[in-house]
Order: sequence, then structure tokens, then C-alpha cells
Amino acid sequence: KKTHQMDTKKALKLKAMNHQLVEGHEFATKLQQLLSQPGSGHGLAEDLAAKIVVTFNKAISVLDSFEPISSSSSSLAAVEGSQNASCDNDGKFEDSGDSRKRLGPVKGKRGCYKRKKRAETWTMHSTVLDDEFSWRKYGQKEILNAKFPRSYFRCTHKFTQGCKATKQVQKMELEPKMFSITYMGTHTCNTNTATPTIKGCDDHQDEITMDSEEHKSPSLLTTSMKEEEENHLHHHGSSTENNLVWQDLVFEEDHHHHHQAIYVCGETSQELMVFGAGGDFEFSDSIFDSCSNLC
DNA sequence: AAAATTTGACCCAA
DNA sequence: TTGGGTCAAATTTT
Repeated sequence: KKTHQMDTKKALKLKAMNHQLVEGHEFATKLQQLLSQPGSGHGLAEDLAAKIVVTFNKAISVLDSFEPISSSSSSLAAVEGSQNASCDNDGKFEDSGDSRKRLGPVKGKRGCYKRKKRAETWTMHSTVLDDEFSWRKYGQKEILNAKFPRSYFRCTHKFTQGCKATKQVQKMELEPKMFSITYMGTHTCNTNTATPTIKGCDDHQDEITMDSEEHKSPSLLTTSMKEEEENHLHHHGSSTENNLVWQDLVFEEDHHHHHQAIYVCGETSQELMVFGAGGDFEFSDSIFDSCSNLC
């Protein structure tokens, strides 16, 4: 009984938190839209807005990964699973989404490759290509009826840490300054490996202030993208605490809000594609720890 | 030398 | 068969 009550309580808190995040996301998205209006030349602000949106997306998805089967409430649905024949072979390891192996004697069991587990998927539009994770490009494809190719990235730590997160990036036809970025799966890797920024709570000594624009591009770019990415300074330093600070800022102003996010949450199976994933994604508590530290 | 990218081949689902 | 996601050898970058 008691446990159940606790769970309920927890669930409520999670839900409240989720609500705040969703709201924050909407604000950030709105801001992003405003800033991307043709007239304004707020490159920096745009970048920041995009980062904020990304941050909210991630926070929401993390939270959703915790959400028990109860009402999902947030934008990320979930489950529906059922299928997934699971032809023995236990899985767990080794089934990280890519299992193609050519030369082999081939399919001993035909049906076994269909690992249609679903990973959380969300796509957003942004002028910014980098986020706090490190990615490795592993492919690029021309897409039918699309002007620009799509590039494929996987987490750098896929093999060292078994992180299953991937993302796809494609320049948008209209508004070529923007990219459509689809994230698939949440990171299970040690983020601090990728993001060396940590520190105490003194926060913002952001290198954001300096707007010299002679940065070399990161590495998330497509060949065709490279040509015209130049005006984007990207700085980094986004760390957990920074994100939290931003969240606070956003939460404080609490008035008018519209709903219409630029990003789209959904499941892979539908319009996008299927993506294999072994077990469920589980997240470290570090995020929550840092959260409780700061809040 | 190691790590990242490029790019055509390969493979699967529709 | 075709479109699109992934592999992996070659190549480039760090």
C-alpha cells in the first residue's frame, strides 16, 4: 500500500515536471520562431533559442523514459509495442540496431532480424547543427524528391558504451538556413565524456558573448551543408547546469503561450522509419541528481 | 597513428 | 524492384 502511494506521488511530480517542461518547450519554440523571422538578424539569439529547444526536447524525452505505463500526458506517446516476435536469441547486447554482417552464411532464421522495437523519435527544425552530444557521421543519402541529401549520425560512443542514439539531419527545402533534425533514441552514454564542462554553480561566464565568427565548423555537416554553413558561430559549453539555468528563466515568465511547436514527436514506425533497439533505454540518475542539486 | 568523413555497395522492407 | 538506412574501404582530418 505504502509503496503504491509513493509511486502515485512520484508519478504526480513527474507529471508536473513534465508539464513544466512542455510549457518551457513551447515558449522556447515560440521564441525561436520569432527570432528566425526574416527581418531580424539575431544570429546568436537564434542559436541560443535552438539550443534551448533541443534541451527541452531532451529533458522531455528523458522524463518520458521514466514515465510508468500510466497516462503518458506528454507529447511522446509510447508503447503499443506488442509485436516484436523476439525469436529467442535473448538479445540484450549485440542487437544494437545494426546487424547486417554481409559475408556470413546468412540468415539461419529469417524472421529474426525484424527487431522493430521502437525508439523515441522527435524531429525539430533548427539552424544549429550541434548539440551537447558527440556524433559520428556514418552515411549520407540522396532522398527522393528532396533537394538536399540526408545525413546519418550515430553516437560516437556507440561501440564503447553501447549508446544507441542516432540522428538524421537534412536541410529544409524552403528555408534552407534551417535543418530538420530527427533524433532517434536517447543517449545512454556518459555525457560528461562528450561534454567536459562541469563546474560549480557560478554558471554563465559564457563564451557566448564573444561573437567573432571565425570558428571552424564542427563535424556534423554534410558535404553540401558545409558550403553554406559559415555564419554560424557555435560555441559550446552547454552543460547540464546551463540548461537548468535556462529552464528557470523560461519558467519565470508565465503568461501567454501558444501551442504549435516546430518539432514533432512521434514513433519511428509511422512516417519515419523503424529502428531497432534492444532493451529499453534507461537513464542514469545523474540528471536528476544535478537537478535536485540546483533546484 | 588514430579518429572522422566520404561514398558506393549492400541489405531490408514496402 | 525501389527507396532509404547502414556498412566499410578509401580518404581526409586531427
